[in-house]
Amino acid sequence: MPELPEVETIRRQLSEHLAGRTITSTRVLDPLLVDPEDPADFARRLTGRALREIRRTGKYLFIELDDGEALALHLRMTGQLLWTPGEPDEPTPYARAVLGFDDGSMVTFADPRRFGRAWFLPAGRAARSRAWGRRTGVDAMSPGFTARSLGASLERRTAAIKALILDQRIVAGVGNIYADEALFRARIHPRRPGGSLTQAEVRRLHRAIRDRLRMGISVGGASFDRYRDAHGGRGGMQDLFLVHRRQGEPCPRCRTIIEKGVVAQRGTYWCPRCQPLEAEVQGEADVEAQGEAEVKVQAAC
DNA sequence: ATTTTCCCCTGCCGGC
DNA sequence: TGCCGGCAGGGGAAAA
Repeated sequence: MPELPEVETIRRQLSEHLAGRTITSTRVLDPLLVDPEDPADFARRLTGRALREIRRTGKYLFIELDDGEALALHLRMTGQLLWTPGEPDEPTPYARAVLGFDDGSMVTFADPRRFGRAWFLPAGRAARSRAWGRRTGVDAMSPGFTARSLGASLERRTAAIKALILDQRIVAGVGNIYADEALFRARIHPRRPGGSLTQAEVRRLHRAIRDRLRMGISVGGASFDRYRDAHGGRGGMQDLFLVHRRQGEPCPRCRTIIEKGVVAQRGTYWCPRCQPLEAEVQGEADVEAQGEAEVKVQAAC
């Protein structure tokens, strides 16, 4: 469920509370959470350790420990990390693990679908990159993610552009929501072959990905369903969706009815007029007109 | 190497 | 009301 903006929101909140804290207790309630070790060993290695900082790459959180080791977390579809100043008033539904800290505060990993995972990472960059370098590419909000690097990754690829920007090795952090929203902003049909994008389209897409993710972060993520931040609060991005989950409604830019289909095995939403399947040769005048229309849409919101 | 399919889990919603 | 199929913001393994 949580994509880059949701994970970043949680990271910031947990950082506020946990910087410099020490883990005083570790309870693993669901052994499936811990991969690949046994829960008792996992708990033993964490308990008593001081936290340095909490980092994020793509949708992974890395809680750095005092000696260079780290706790890695991935929330997958329905995972939540809930911070409470003390013991929760009532048992947290679907709790899978609970960390206690030296100030009495706690963090509960709750997750009804149980897809989320936690890993204890050994110290050392080599070990770290062995485990993660293959799977996760450049973070979408880092300076290393550029239009040029994106274009290089798309060259000669035949898969749908949406499948490619969902590939965490190409760009880390984009999920189903922000993929739809970014492709709409860039006026690119989600089924276009990645290698068919023009340079201008790649630049638009890069800019659109950054733009939508930044907006998602600024409003605390999208909470149309289960996502909650570390305080149990909701984000506001669901009210700013342009096409995602809006099939049958008018496109905010041209009023054509938004369509829904399946691309890359995921529910996908797009405007059939603004996002044509054929690469579009459009003049500067059209681009300007589009910019103005978007300004109006923003103002309406 | 790349692309596609299947699978992991549980909850929820709409249709019959 | 109750059952059933389909779908859900994730990603990894295996197959094509």
